[in-house]
This record gives sequence, structure tokens and C-alpha cells, in this order.
Amino acid sequence: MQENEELKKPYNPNEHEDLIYKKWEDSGFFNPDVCIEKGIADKDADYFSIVLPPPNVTGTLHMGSAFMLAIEDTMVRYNRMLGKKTLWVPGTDHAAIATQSKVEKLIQKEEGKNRHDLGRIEFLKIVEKFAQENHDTIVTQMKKMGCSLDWSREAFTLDEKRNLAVKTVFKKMFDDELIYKGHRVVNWDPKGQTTISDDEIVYEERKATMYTFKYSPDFPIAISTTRPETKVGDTAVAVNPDDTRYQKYIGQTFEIKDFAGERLSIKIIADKEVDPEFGTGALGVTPAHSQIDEGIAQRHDLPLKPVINEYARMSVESSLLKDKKVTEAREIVVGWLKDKNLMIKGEEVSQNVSTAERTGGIIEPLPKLQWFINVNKEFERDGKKLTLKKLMLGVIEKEEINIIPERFEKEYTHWIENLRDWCISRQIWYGHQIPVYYKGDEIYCGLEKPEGNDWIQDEDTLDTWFSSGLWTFSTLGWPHFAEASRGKPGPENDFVNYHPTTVLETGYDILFFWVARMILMSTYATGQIPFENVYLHGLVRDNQGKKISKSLGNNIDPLDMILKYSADSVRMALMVGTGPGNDTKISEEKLKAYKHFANKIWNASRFVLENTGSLQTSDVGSLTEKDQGTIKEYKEIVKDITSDMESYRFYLAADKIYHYFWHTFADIIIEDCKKRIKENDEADSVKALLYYLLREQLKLLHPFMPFITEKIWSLLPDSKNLLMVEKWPN
RNA sequence: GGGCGAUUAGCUCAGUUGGUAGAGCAACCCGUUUACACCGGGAAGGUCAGAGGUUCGAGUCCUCUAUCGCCCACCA
Repeated sequence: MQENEELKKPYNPNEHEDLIYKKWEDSGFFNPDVCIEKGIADKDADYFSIVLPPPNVTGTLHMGSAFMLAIEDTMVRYNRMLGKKTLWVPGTDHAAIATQSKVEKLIQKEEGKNRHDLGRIEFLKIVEKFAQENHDTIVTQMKKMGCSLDWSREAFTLDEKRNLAVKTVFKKMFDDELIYKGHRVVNWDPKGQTTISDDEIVYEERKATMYTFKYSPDFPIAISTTRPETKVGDTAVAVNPDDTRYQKYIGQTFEIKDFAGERLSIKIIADKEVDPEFGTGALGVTPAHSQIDEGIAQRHDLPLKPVINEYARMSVESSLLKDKKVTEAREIVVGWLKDKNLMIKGEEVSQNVSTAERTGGIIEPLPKLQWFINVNKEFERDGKKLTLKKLMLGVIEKEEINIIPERFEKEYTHWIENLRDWCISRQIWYGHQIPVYYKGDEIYCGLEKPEGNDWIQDEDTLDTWFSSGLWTFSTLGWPHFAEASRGKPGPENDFVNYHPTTVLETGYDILFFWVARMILMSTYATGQIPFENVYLHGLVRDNQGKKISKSLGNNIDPLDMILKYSADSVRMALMVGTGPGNDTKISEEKLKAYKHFANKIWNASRFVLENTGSLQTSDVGSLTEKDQGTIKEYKEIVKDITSDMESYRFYLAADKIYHYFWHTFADIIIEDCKKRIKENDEADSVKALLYYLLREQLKLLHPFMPFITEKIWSLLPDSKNLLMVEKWPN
């Protein structure tokens, strides 16, 4: 047969995949407006919408991204085949500090310059070029994976539309006094020269020495610390109110004339947070350089005494310590204590050191004037008193949002309950500049710079998660939308047509960073939940179970794997058997297994088409009783698979269709039909059965293995439309 | 310190609501006038981490223990 000439050759995915993707793109069916226009989706049909978690433009896609894309594209294709108005919005994330610090490292290495050598405008040009290059690679990678994203709606977290959304939300929060500027001890990253939020800290376990000493010979209480250099900033010693050893000193103030060249005034206070069992049971309070101590200081009205500056150097007058790096200062203070016979002991302990996630810098808690989102402040909404925290908790408690797997709901709730105010200002250049303007003592927050020449905009930029928190609605046209346009097609009406989104699919590792913040931002700014379901996937590990990373040298590039095994095989290898919230191991054996499966599909299709000739539609009614029974059994499988798809059990659905195709259809049904063909027995029934089962299974397989199924579909004598817009069987 | 997950064949893992233990890879035997050797058939391999409990019935539910892993807190 002429039309099946292509099937005679072995399946070569590289030859077909790009061409098939082009066909899909040209069809316009990635865009729901086109689907409605062409009658693929009814204009009154349900919608299925999902935003792509925007990959960071810091780099290119890894196996974890491929996993995410496979799951999401499977969902999207399935729902499109159900006839829903299906929208998957693509985009990328500027990733603020991550991108900036990466570019800073690059120019330091290549040109020996830092960002200040270049200036804000010049530096940003380089960052933007870097971002653009990565963006382009990422887009290519997503197309290679077969993602049916609506490229006409592509967004970037730092483009103009998203900037408008950011400014609008900021102003709303500012006016509601949920955003405030405050002087507080923040996490300062001396390496990145910026504040970071609590969530951007990673703890590294290191060995340290815990020193126990007295401030002066006549000071009555010994204290312990791993950071003696900060002790020049102490203004109190806190003890537990019930600790009988120290009760007599509570309320007294001791003047210490010389502590490593500094004068200290130490008040003895009682605070129940102090653990009498730990160390000496007394805590030296350093209000300026510890967030816990800051809290104690506030309760007891203690003065703040900053002794470390932004460069992690000592800012005290003591000639011993002035301008010394904290690590040097530590040695100096230890030496001084030993000299003066004040050191009682030093023992080795392991402790968690706070480091900045993106730069690796050791965090120095410092008092700084910064912008915060107040998560505990009450505000009115529809006559009810709310806080952002309550808003975030409520939607999970009331089950407006369903998290899959369920166990993460507990983790989410626990995290919110312990949430502190979110520091959103960053001293970096790449990001959304804070929409606040100053003129003398005047302060103005607004979308545009106010009239008059003397207004100066706040130099800081926003935490990247501020803009990604708006992602579900900033990508759908908010704040520009009109309720009256519901049901009318076109991107300008997306917010009313597609929000709340149906599902958010992302890694469990960013549940707090991102998912929680989207819930906060969306419920606050739009009054709508951002999504109805959250599907969390796990990490992709290597076949030894190790986390995949460039530094470990076990990095697997999805593009290499696609080239070697096909995009369909990569997708299947990632999907089969990996339930939500579970990590998966990827190995070449697994990829090979699904490459074999693709080959199986190709060859079985060849066999069927060679034997069914120009048969077009299967007249299932004329089948023998036995063959009708086979189809009945098959339909049970379809029902089962559909129910798995509906319940987000893609890992099971993929496995079931794989097994049915190979071990029932190919191994049993085809083998049986071979005999019947040879004996020329019930030829019409055999043909109809084979053609029907092949054609139907291509539909089931399509969301998982879109390329090969679309290719074979195009070779069927009766394929008129693209398989991607065929109806899912029932 | 608090929380969560995992423990099933040599290896990697499935097993959705409790109903006679499954797949892939590896190893073993047989098969190539063939849709496919990127294959087919067959056989082998498991007191489902351990102990106790609920049940007519437990890999699945409950309790405890052990080992491994992750997250959160951060004891100064």
C-alpha cells in the first residue's frame, strides 16, 4: 500500500518529531480560541486551564523540568481530547537574585568586573541578554518535549504586563497597610549584598566551637556562644525566670569597662524562652545580630547595638576589632578572653550555619530598614476581619483547594501557622523596582511616578516570589478584564474565562516558596483561589537514588535522551509508576524499555495496516461473538484508564495502557488473529477488530506518547483531523 | 526537638477503595520460511523490614520497634 510505505522502515523518532510538532503548531489547536472557532471545543464547554510553572532563565531545562512537562502535557492533551476549552499558558521566570548572581559570577570570571563597575543600566543589559538566550533554549526544549503550550499567550515574570500586575498588587497592599517599611533584623547576605527571605536560607552543618566564658572577672554569670565576636554587641543576659541560680541578679545592670576593647552595659533579665538546661542556662542577648535576641530585646525594651556591617566586618570602635572580618574578630576575641583568663571552656559542636541559597554567602543577621508584608495584620474583606495568614489557611481548611497527594496539606498548614512577616525588598537590580517614590519626607506609592521633578523611586527591587505569586492571574490579563466579557473568546477575556485555573502542577520542593504565595496573592488581590487542585510531583534522581546535579556529575540532559530514545520514551520513562509526591529514578535501562515500546507500537501498527488494507471504519456490529467479547473487555480497560486520568493517577493509566497494548493486544490478540488470517477464517471480523483496537488505542496513548501516535494516526486511511483533537474514547 | 515518607523477586519499582502476590531489567531453557530479536513462548525467583492487633480474610487498616531518606524549627 502506497500510504503505508513509511511504516515499512523502522521507526526513527528524530525524523518525525520536529515535523509533527510543526503540524500541531500550524494547526493552531494549542490555542483554545482556535479550537472553539473550528468546532473542536464547544464555546459552552467546561474549561481546563493550567499555567506552566515558569522555568528560571538562569539556565536550561533539566530532567526535573522534563518530568514536570511530561505530566502537564499529558493532563492538557487528555483534557483537550475531552473537548474542554483547554489552555496551557507558557512563560519564564526572571528569577531575580538567582539570575543576577549568576551573571555577576560570569562577568567576574570573564572580565574581572563587578556590577558597580558597569552601572545599573549597563549591567541590566547584560542580564537581559543572558536571560533571553536561556529563554530561547528553554522554549526549544519544551517544543522538543512535545508540549502543547499556547505560545500566543507566552508571558515573562518581568515583562510590562506582569509589571503592571505587580505594581497594582503592591499598591493595594500598601493602601491596606499590609505592606510596611520597618527597621528590623533581617537575613543579610554579605556576598550578594542583599536581604533574603527566611525561605531562601539553606542550612549547612558545620563544625564549630562553643565557647563558655565571662564578660569580666567580676561578672557573676558565664555564657556560651559559637560567635564570640558578636558578644561586643550584647546588651543583656537572659535567664529563665524559674532558674534559682540566677534569680538574685535579675534586674541588675553591670557595666563592663573593657570587653575586647568595647564598653558593655549588661542588664540581667528573665525570659521564659531561655532553656535553663542549655549551656550555663544563661543567654547573652545580642539584639542587633540575632532574630531571636531581637524578639527578647523588644519584650524587655533593650537597646540595639549593631557591631557588624554589610560587609560582615566589625563596625565597633575597639582598636582590636575595628574593620576586622567576623571570622578574624572571632579569633581575636577568643584570644583576648584566654589572655584575660575569662575563657572557661571551648567544646567542638556541630551546628547549622545559615547560608544564602543563591550565592552561598553566610547569612549575617543585621538591623535594616526594609519592606515587609505583614501576615498577621487584620484587614476588612466583605465585612469580615481577616489576616493574610487566615486567608491562606482558610482555603485549605474549607477544601476549596485540593492538594494531591493529601499529606502535603498538613505540611502546608504547619508552615503557614509558623509564618513570619515576609521581607520583600532586595538590594539587587534585576527585578521589579518597588513602586514607591520619595520627595524629602513625602512618600508616594503608585503605578506611575508622580508629577514633579524631585520624586525619586525606591532603588530596591522585589523578591522574585512576589511576581511569581501573581502568576495564575497576571498571565490571564489581570488587572484588565471585564466580567461582562465572560464566554467571549480572546486573550483579553482570559481572566473571566480561565481563572481560577483548574490545576497547578509543580514540584513539592516549592510548595512553600510558590504555591503558598500564589494562594496568598490570588485570594487577596482577586478574591479567587488561584487553582482548584495542586498536583505535586517529586524529584528526579539518578539510578542510584542521588539527586541529579551538575556538581555531582550525574546530570542527564533531557535533550540528549530525546535524541537517543525519543521524546515519547522520555515521557513514558518519567511517568510510568511515579505517583504524585514520589521521587523517581531515571536510568538508561528504563528509557530503553520505552523506546522498545515505541518500536512495538510502530510494528504492531504496520502489521494491522498491512492486513486491514483500505478498511476505513470498523463495523464493530458485524464482529463475531468472540471478537465482540474482546472489544467489551477492552472497553473495561478504557473505563478503568479514564477513571485513573480523572483522578490524576497518570502513573497507573500509563502503565495500564502499556500493558494492554503489549501483552494483550500484541501478544494475544494479534497472535490469535495471525492464525485466523492464515486459515482465512472470519476475515472481516478479524480486520475490523484489529483496526478498531489499533485506532482506539492510539487515542489512549496519545496524551502520553503524542509524537508516535500522531504519526501513525496520519497513516490511517480514515484520519481526517489531527489525533491531538480527536475525542477521548468512552 | 516537631512532622512526613520509604522498607514487596538479584536490581529498579508498581500494587487506587482490605478479597488467591505483579512488571521492567538481569540470570535460565526453548523458538527465527517473522509486524517486531528493540521479538515470542516457558520455567525459576517473595514467611510483602520485624512484632503485635482488628477482620471470615491484611502488602493494603491500627499500635509499637528497627533501618534509610526528606522537610520544618534552630540551643544561644
